Amino acid sequence: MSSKTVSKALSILDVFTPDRPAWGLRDIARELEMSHTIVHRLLKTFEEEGYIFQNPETHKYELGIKFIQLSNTVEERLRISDLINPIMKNISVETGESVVFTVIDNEEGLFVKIVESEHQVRFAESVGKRGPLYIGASHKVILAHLPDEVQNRIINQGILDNAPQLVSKKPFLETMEFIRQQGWFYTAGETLNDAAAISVPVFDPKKNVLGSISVAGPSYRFTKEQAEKVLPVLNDYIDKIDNIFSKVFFPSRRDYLLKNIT
Amino acid sequence: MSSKTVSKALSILDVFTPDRPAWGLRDIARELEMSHTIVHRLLKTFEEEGYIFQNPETHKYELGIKFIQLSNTVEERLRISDLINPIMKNISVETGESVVFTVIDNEEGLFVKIVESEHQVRFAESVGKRGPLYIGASHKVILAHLPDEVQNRIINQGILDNAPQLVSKKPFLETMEFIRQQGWFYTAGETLNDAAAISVPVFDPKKNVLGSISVAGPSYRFTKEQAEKVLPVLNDYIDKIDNIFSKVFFPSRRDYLLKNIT
DNA sequence: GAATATTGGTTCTATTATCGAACCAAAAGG
DNA sequence: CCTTTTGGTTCGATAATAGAACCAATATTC
Repeated sequence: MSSKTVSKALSILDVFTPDRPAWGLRDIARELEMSHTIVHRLLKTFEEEGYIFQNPETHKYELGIKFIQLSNTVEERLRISDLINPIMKNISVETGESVVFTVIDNEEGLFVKIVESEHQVRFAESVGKRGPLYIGASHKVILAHLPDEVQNRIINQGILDNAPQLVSKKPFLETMEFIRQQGWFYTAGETLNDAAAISVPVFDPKKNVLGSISVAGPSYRFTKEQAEKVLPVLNDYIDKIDNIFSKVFFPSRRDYLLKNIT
Repeated sequence: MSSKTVSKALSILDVFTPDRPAWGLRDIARELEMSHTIVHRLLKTFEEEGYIFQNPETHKYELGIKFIQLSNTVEERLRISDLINPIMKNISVETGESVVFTVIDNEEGLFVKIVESEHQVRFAESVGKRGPLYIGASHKVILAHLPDEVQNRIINQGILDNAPQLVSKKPFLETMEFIRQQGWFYTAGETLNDAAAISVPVFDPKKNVLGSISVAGPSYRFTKEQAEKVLPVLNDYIDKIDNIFSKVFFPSRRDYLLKNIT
C-alpha cells in the first residue's frame, strides 16, 4: 500500500515542465482536479523543504534548486560523468555530431544525457524530456526490443491517442521487426523538426533493453547516407557501453513496467 | 500548516547523498528514527512515481532518474544553459581554469554549476554538494555579504559544531569585514584539499547576495598570485551576471532564510 | 548446520492527520 | 465601482495514517 497523500503531493511536481515551469495555486488545483486547499498545503510543504519556491513577485510556484542537488546524487550513482560521458564524448569527437543517451522509463523514453558537437545545434535543452516510445529513432529502437506484450500495449495506446506517427499497426510492427534485424535505425524530423538521428539499443547483462545511444544532427546535413557512416563508430563503442551496465545497476523503470503486464 | 506525511516523506530523500547513495529500508528507519513500516510505505510511494528505485539484487533503495528530469526543468527555468553557462565558459577559456557557480540555499552554500577547464582537475563531481557558509572562498564571500544577524547566527552555529575552520569569532568577523571591503576572496585547501579558488559575490537587483562566482584550480598551481591575475576577467563579467539576475527570478532559499530571523 | 539476528514486507485498528466547504483580504479585470 | 479571481485560512467530519505484532527469507554466529 502506498501513501495517498504523498502520491498526490508527487503528482503536483509533474505539472512543472520546461514548457510550463511556473504555476498559480489554483491553476494546479484545476489541472489535477484537486481542492486548492490541499494543493496549497502540499506546496507549502515542498517549499519548506526547498523543492518548490514561490516567486515573490508573480506569486507563482516553481521547482526549486533542491532537484539540482538530488539529480547530482543520481548522476554520480549512475556514474554518468565517470563512465558513460567519456564514451559519449569520444563518439561525438569521432563523428562530429551530438550524442544522446536515452533511457526507458515506464512506458516512455527519457533523454538522460546529451553531449553536444561543436556544430552548435542545440540539443542540450532536451535533457530530461520524455516522450512516447513510438517517436524518433532513439525511442523506436528501444520499443523494438521490448517484449511483444509491452510493445503491443504501447502501440495500441498510441493508436488510441491518435498519434500521427502511428496510423496503422501492421506496417509499424514490420518496422519494429526490421529494426531488430538491422540492429539500428535512422529517422529524420520525428522528435525535433529539423533534426535526424541514428540509434542503437543498449542492453543490460540479462539482454533486456535499457535504452539507446544516438548520434544526432540537423536533417539537412545528417542524411541517411551520412548517418550510416557513423555506424562503425557506434558499433565500436556499443560493447563498452553494454559492459558498463553489466557493472552498474541502472534504475530504469523497465522492471516496474514489465511487472505490470499481467 | 504543512503536511506531516509529506514532510516525513521528503526527509527520506535527504538521506541519499553521493557519499551514501544506497540504503536499506531499516537503515533509513533508524537514521530518521521512524517506524520501518512507514518508511516502507513512503519508499513504495516514491518508487511508484519513479523517484526511488529498489535495486533488485541488493534490495537497497536508491534515488531514481526522475530527478534528472525535474532538475532539467529547474535548470532551464534558471536559464543556466542559455545565460549563465556561456559566461562561465568565457571566464574558463580566458583564465584557463574551472569556474564554479555557487548559490545560497537556506544556511548553506550549494554548487549549482561547474564549467571545467581543459586542465583536468575533477570539480564537476561537486555539483549539487552543499556545505556550511564558513568554509571556502565561494561560501565565505556569500556569508560576508549576508545581514549581520544571519551572519552571526551561522557563525555561532559553526562554533557550536566545533568547526575547525572557525575556532574563534573575532578574527573571523574581521575576515568578513575584509571580504566586504575587498570585494573578493581567495582560499586554498578549504573545500577540497588540493584545490584553491578566488570568488566574487553575485547580487540580485535589490543588492542582496544570491551566490558567488569562483575561479578554481589545483593549489600547487593556483596560488594567490596566480588567482589575482584572473580578477580582471572576473570583474569584466560580474556586471553581466548581475544583469542576468535582474531579469531572471532565482529561487534561492535566501528569502526563507531571512524570514526566519525574527 | 542448528540457532540467532536481521532483513524486507504485511496486517489491522486506534488514533491522528487530512480533506474540503465556507471563509477571508487583496489584487486583477471589467 | 463592481465582479471575479487570486493566494491563503479555519475547523469539524472523515478517511488515511501510524506502528505494534506479525511473517518468510536471508545473513550471521557459533
